[in-house]
Amino acid sequence: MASFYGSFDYSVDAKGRVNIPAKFRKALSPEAEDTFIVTYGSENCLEAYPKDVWNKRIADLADHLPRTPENDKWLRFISGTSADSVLDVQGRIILSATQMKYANITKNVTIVGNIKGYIELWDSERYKEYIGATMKDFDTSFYAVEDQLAKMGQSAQV
Amino acid sequence: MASFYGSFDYSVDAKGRVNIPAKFRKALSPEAEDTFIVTYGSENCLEAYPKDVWNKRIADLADHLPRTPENDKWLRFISGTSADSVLDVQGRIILSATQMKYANITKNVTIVGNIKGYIELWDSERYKEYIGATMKDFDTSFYAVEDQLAKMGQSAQV
DNA sequence: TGTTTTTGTGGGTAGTTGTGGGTTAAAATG
DNA sequence: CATTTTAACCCACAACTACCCACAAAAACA
Repeated sequence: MASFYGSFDYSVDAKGRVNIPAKFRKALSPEAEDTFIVTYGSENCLEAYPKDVWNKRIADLADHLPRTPENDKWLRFISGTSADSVLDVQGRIILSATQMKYANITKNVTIVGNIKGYIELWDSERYKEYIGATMKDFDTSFYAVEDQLAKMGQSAQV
Repeated sequence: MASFYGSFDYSVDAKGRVNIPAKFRKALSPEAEDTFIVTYGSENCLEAYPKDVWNKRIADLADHLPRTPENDKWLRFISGTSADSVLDVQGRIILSATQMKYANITKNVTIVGNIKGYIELWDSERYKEYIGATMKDFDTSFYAVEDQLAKMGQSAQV
């Protein structure tokens, strides 16, 4: 699985097109077929999964997620709000008006790589604020995470 | 099995015809023979199964569902209220007056894809309310699902 | 530093998609 | 059997989208 690092700023044009960082495009596996599935993420950001990563995730959901009303509701929600988008020749994907509204995206988008193999799309202004706020608590969360890792035991430490 | 993603808005005309999203039509397998079986779904929505998916479902029901009075009742009900509809040249299916009444459909329909291989038909207004209500609990259920996946073990973690 | 290649952004156009209506064939009704 | 109603099929058109090309800015290279 490919990991994505870093954050990059782009603009959305009138047609809802957003460029995907060349670095990320190069990291895509052939099985991704130049396709991303865009879905709602936490903190009102959008998540975009390479197709292969998404399929694996779906398979896990189908196999392991117990059938409860809550989980069914969740699946229905995700199905209805996600959209697959193929990269155009220039390496862009398309965001729907609904998705842009959800993430408060108007003009500028910050694309953030995630170690777990997907990328996040934020309204640039919102991301700046978010990362600024997170920065303040950095030392606290840093040791909090290290502490959890230590408790997990050996294999968790890289 | 093909998964369907996203939601799309259409209108029903005087003859009860509803367009099926081109995206979904393209995702149909040849075995579906351009036919959908429309049946009652939960939350007063309608479900439409591609013929091949429906047949598989029926086979599973026949094979695995125990014969109890309740199940018989259910099967009888489903048999009687379902209807198959073939796509016309423009890619539309027909809804009966009864079906439209069940789902409170009058003019505008939202067609919602489902990962499990079928699609849902909602009255647009009702869907908007439903999805709005679900949205409120989004972050909560987001982490609830991730939590379950993590606990399920290894393969669930991308 | 000058030159070439890659990357990000914008816009035009042809083909596809969604919507409506008309016409003919089949079924239901009296 | 005649008449009315219903449903299937076909065609037409407006709106939209995917695809294409163009160009400027940035990066890589010599």
